[in-house]
Amino acid sequence: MLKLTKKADYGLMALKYLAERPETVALSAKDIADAYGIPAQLLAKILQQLTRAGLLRSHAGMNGGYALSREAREISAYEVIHAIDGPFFITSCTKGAKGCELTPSCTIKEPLARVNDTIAGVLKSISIQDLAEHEHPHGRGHEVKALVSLTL
Amino acid sequence: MLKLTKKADYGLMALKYLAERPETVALSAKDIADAYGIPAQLLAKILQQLTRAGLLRSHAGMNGGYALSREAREISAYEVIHAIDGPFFITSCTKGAKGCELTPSCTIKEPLARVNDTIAGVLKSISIQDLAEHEHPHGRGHEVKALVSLTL
DNA sequence: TAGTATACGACCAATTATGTCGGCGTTTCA
DNA sequence: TGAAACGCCGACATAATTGGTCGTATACTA
Ligand code: FES
Ligand code: FES
Repeated sequence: MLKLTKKADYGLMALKYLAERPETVALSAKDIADAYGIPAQLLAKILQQLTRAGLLRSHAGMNGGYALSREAREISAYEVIHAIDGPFFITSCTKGAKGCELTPSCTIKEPLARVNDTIAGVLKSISIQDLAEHEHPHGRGHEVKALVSLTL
Repeated sequence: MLKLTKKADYGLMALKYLAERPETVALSAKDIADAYGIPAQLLAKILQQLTRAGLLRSHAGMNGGYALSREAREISAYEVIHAIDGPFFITSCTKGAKGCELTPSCTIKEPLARVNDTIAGVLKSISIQDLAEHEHPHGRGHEVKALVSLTL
């Protein structure tokens, strides 16, 4: 519940890995998978999704692989999660399109939609760069602040 | 992903329903389930969990049922979700206790733990009362503001 | 003591998440 | 020019989680 899927986790890990190595031209799915000990084929599929979403650039052939398509600073955690797991709604019903069967009775989704937006906002304010930077063990380095206001 | 379970949803709906009827002494699981068209037995189990967690008071026998054990204002959405789905961690690994197998390789969970706390904070700042109040269709009524700061 | 309710655990069913396989297209380089 | 290293894609198979049901025991009321 309210938990990132492993896929999203893997995706974030991979992007972070790439962000930490800006000098390299490209890294293969296998390289990254090995670095973290996660299933290579699964990661490959995830990276493909991220490529389709435009977050990565891919290159086939020998010495091919994946590279960030933009600055790490310009890629938000939200985009990654969205690309992998699709749009997320904290409520069970999507509320979009046709809504769920309970729509008339369930009066709770409206306020929760605000919560949903708030969380999305938090995720949007975090970039891959933020994740990568946090490497320096005792650094007080860039202290990124995200301020979110929730108005019910 | 990143979605409330139906159980949590049902739980919130039920508490909201109770909060909207402060005058009633108690409502049975069936009453509430019927009001929303959700499985009565399932809701019963949920209400039992909430009772164990101390959010509700229960009373068996005729005219028995459940009632809020505190002011709606004093019950947060976080407590409800926590009582039903257990502690939540946005990261796949719990990080507590023994952590997951990936611990040494996965360097992403630490920053995400902050995000986790932020979201928990948002949820904690929302009370059942807030959900119930939001009923008045065009009211600009109580505008509850929750300010959350995220520092990576 | 009949009737209405909660309490709780075992169990099954549905859904979703995770991971695998096989075949195909591309690029590099010897 | 062809083998190796790679990405691309869809169809599985499996595992884990959720959602929901049943049966029975217990508690309270009238
Ligand atoms: S869960 Fe669909 S309307 Fe509330
Ligand atoms: S998922 Fe467990 S350490 Fe990252």
